[in-house]
Amino acid sequence: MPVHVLPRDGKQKNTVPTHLTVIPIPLICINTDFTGKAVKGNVSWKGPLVSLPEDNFVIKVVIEGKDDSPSTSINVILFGHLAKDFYSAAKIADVVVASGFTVGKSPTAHKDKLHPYNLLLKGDNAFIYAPRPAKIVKYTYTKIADLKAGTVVNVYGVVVFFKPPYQSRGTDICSSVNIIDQSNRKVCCTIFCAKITAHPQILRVGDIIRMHRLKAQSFNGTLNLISTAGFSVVTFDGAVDRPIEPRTSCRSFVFDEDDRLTVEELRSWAATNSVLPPTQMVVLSEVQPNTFFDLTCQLLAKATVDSNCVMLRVWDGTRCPHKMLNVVPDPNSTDGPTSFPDQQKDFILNIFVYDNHVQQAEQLKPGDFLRVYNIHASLGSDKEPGVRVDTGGEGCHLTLALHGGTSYGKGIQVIPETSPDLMDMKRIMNNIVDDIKDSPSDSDMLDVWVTPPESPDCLLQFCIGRMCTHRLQSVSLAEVKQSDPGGRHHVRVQLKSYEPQLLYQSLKLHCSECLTLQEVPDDDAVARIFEEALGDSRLSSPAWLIPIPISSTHRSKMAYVFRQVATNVRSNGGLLLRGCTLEEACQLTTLVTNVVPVRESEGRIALLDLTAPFLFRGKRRFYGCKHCSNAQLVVPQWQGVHTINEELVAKAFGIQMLKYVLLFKLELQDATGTLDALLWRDAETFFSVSADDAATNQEAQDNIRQTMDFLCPQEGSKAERPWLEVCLATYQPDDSQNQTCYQICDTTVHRPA
DNA sequence: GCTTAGGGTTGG
Repeated sequence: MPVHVLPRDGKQKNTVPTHLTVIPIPLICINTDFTGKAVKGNVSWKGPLVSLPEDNFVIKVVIEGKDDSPSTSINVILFGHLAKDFYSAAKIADVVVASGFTVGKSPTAHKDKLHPYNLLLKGDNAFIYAPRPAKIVKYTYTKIADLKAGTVVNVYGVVVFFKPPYQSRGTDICSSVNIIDQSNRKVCCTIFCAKITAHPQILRVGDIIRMHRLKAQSFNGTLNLISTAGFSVVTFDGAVDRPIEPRTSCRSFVFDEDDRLTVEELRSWAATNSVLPPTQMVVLSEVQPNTFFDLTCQLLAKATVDSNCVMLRVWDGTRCPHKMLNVVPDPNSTDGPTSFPDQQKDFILNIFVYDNHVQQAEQLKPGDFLRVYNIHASLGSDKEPGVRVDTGGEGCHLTLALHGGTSYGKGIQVIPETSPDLMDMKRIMNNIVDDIKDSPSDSDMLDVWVTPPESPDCLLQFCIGRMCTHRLQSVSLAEVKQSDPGGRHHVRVQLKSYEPQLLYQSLKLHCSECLTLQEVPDDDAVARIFEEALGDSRLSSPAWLIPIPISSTHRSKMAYVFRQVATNVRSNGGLLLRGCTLEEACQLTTLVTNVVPVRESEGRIALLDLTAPFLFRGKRRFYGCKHCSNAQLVVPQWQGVHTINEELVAKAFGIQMLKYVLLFKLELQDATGTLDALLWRDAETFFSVSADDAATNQEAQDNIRQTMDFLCPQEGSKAERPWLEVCLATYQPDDSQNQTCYQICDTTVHRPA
């Protein structure tokens, strides 16, 4: 094969075979023998592979030398299998070396302003040295029985014991995991990483784990494994029938067919060889006194008891048969509701969390799904520190405690809401909530008039909560109105009404430079701009498409007709589009990633008026600020760029890009009155929807609609208005000295999966 | 750059 491949990553990166002498591209001329000579440069443009009759191929590329003089870029035409191999082996920006070429007159020199001659690579003497594609890293895994002290290894195993991550006495977070594999040996692994996200995401004993770069060392006569620099980990559900979904925070990791097989083998080996210890997982209805157990549950509220103890109020949808302490937490130190509907009370248990676990417990939010490991269920003591206890006249109660320390894997983990492990529990919880809704008791009705009721919806189906970290007591809206601007308040409110009712009107464009908000231009306005740009050009010439090359200086002057260029353009990044309607442009966006609409102005190509999007990327449209842009169509300089995105385009053309934002005015109410608050800066957090998505994506729009319908049920709906815990910021806008404005911040609406 | 932990409870 005439395409010789050089390693991309090794020291030979720029090696030219010793028998060749590299000559500068400007020295290329005709009537000269270039035997033993080579040309070196990077690929700045690569045309499509053109298939010819009789299994022949041709490809045209541009190679750019290092100097800046205009004649350093030269067209290179490759024929036959050389063309085919080069097409798949080399990409833009690769450094290549060509030899054995002949020199011809470049027929396109007057148009493309490149080198007056071109290089023709054809026949057995022609060579082009291209780099080998990035080496695919293949990891090897050591069986546990084969571990040797002092070696750094990669391992696979089944988790038989683990400690969820906890703060060590040093600088890192520590987690422990013990694994076994088919070699039937167990090994203890200790992982130190500063970031919690780099730790294994183990959800239960039996999970499959893969770890890279662990060092085997001897301690007390036994080998163990400890994380080293570059440690990485992926975990998988251990159940045979579940899909193999890697749990990792690592953005790029290798997972191939062999890995899939390894996971499957470990799963079935563990399933058939009873290698796992009996589960400690128990539901609340099965809790026995004087035992230790693991619990999967949802956090409803939490209350600080003292500096060494936090009480978690949880449920798992089952009823605990034992008599519990009736704890009345102090509302001032409670996060989440302090009272619950009578029918739900039976399901709620309190877990006292001590010492080193307090810090972690404080990070938890009502609504979180948790796994609490090694809870101690004990009978007895009526005395809990710092909380008022109603013993109901009897002495023996069940107390649940997560004691200090990490022995037996004691700890708390938040379980991803989408985890399949939660499905059954969530279904049971939903049934309970539905039952409660269907049979409101008199006492609940009474409660409505005394204190705002805790809607079960609010706790389970839509858990609304503040995400801010500051701790403030809830205040009334009347108190907020009396306060000085510039502060933050937590309020407990209902949503009385909101604007705009038509959701698409809430979508605006914001300029981060001049800070103005603008309406999103409607299609009619944009279509008119396209029509104006069309002018008479349509009658005289076809719609021209001008590919935006990724890495070339002079290519944009080349024009192609649609069909010829569509595939080429897709691989090159984008195109400039002239002479078509908005509708046609939209059709084209399904074929080409980046479409920049342009017009002809005094014989030159220019950008459209900025009322129209300056860029179409699929369904997404990007607009520029008319005040802050200095828009000019120039030949973009994108050396070495592999993907063109909106930022690159905006920067190249001097456009100050506008960002989509959502803007609502919410009328909040509580017993003391109403207050208008803006939902804007943190609207994306509030809805868990990006404004970009809301601009293009029906699902995102539906999400917003559903959230609004829930918070503020439509006329005729039986649903009650839920109470919300909201964080409000008060401020004085720059342009008005006397007016105080309110904005909702750091508040989110959690919705069910 | 080095250390952290090194499973195995019974309590507030």
